[in-house]
Amino acid sequence: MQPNLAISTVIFALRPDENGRNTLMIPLVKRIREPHLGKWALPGGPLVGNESLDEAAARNLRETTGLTPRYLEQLYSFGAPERSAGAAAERVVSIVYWALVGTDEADRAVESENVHWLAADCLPELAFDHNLIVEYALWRLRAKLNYSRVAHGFLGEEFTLAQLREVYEIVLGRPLDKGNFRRSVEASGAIIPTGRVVAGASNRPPALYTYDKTRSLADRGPLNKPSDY
Amino acid sequence: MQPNLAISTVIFALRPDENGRNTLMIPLVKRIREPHLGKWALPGGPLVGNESLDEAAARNLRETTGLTPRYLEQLYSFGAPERSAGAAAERVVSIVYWALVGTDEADRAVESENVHWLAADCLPELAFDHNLIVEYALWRLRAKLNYSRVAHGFLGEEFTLAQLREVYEIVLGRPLDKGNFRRSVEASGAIIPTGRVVAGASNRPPALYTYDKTRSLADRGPLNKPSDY
DNA sequence: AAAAGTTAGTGTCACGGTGACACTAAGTGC
DNA sequence: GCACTTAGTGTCACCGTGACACTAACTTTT
Repeated sequence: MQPNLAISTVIFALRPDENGRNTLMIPLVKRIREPHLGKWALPGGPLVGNESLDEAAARNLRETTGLTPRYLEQLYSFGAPERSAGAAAERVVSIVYWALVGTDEADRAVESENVHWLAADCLPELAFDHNLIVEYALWRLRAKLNYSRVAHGFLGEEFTLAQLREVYEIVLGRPLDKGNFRRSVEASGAIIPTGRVVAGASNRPPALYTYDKTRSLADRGPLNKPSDY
Repeated sequence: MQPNLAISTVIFALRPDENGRNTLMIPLVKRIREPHLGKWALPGGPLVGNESLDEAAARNLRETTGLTPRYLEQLYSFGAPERSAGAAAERVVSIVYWALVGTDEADRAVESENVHWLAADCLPELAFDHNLIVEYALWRLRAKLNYSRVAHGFLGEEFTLAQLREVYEIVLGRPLDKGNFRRSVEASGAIIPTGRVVAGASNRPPALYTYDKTRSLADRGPLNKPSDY
């Protein structure tokens, strides 16, 4: 008997928490049936139709949360038979993706009784093995932040270096030196000054940058596709 | 309609080629049915039963090639609908693993008309999208060599630094400085001198080492398991 | 209008990892 | 004892990076 195939996605965005501080958050859906009824779970659904895994993940993400990701990458496939934790339960293999959405986009997400953003670093007990999955996605995100440009997935078209640095500080959970951060980002060639500045604040106006769209957000070797920008 | 689920594995080993030079090789099986009849393909099979994905990969590897891997890790899941390249063909989603086996173990592998070792860097056209899969596995292997200890998966219990360096040189495809290699490997603490040496050659006898078995071959974050040693 | 405050952006120094390369050590074979 | 071969050590220059002090530009306050 073949196991069932599902696709789920760990979606990250930076959003203000109840104190107004930007926090790394994940949208979760409340389970409305057994098993694990009432617990929070990753958005997902069965794999059907004739689309690629990437397309299926993007579609499912749109349908369950209304979001369009700025970055989307396959994370891992989970298939331990005890996942469903019911003796008679049928086995499910989940192909899990992870995604980044900008703060602006995250605000457009459907939020209801059954869809809610929760802080990534203090989640309750989730359904199935979804705590482990989120932990792994977090690990991967933090690792990738250091050797790729995925941080831009959190930001809009134009951003200041302070905003980019804030992304790194929140995700990594530690402060970064202003000067050193600027140096390394500029050296990597990941950003392009737009020539414009943010005026109005009571300090020197910061310059605005864009990321280089001709380069992929992450080097995935042979799996790199033009859609990965 | 749910797609079919299969597990395949890219298996790497260092083996002497026709000229006696150690080469990075992959065991492939010849397809005995359509589609892609007659082409070489990665060893694999359907996912059945009640085992975890890791267990299924290990079992399948054993059944198709007779090999027991020293390292085994999930690579990626492939599910493009055009993979099977037949209009009426049913869709297959493959969860692909990659594995390392020692040269000694590789010699014990079943080799027949339909199972053959081929050099990883000059493969013919394989079945399905297996060329892409092998390319990606190679990319991952090379990347992991630089920030983990997976190289030990190619070697036996005891090895000299020259043997370890040879693994790196063959996989990366470029010569490495003897002294610098020793320095970095020793600094990483990955190896432990056994106190023994290889005598008999007409030169200074090289010291033998083992790798530290208390540490995992690769840091996989939350996915690290005791079985990863 | 000058001073204070705030954040943007620059400059400098020390240290650790690494590539290049020359050297010494310890065996065998002639 | 000398040549040869591979093992293993030592040294130097360079570069990326953390720590930290500085200057720049703007608003607000006095």
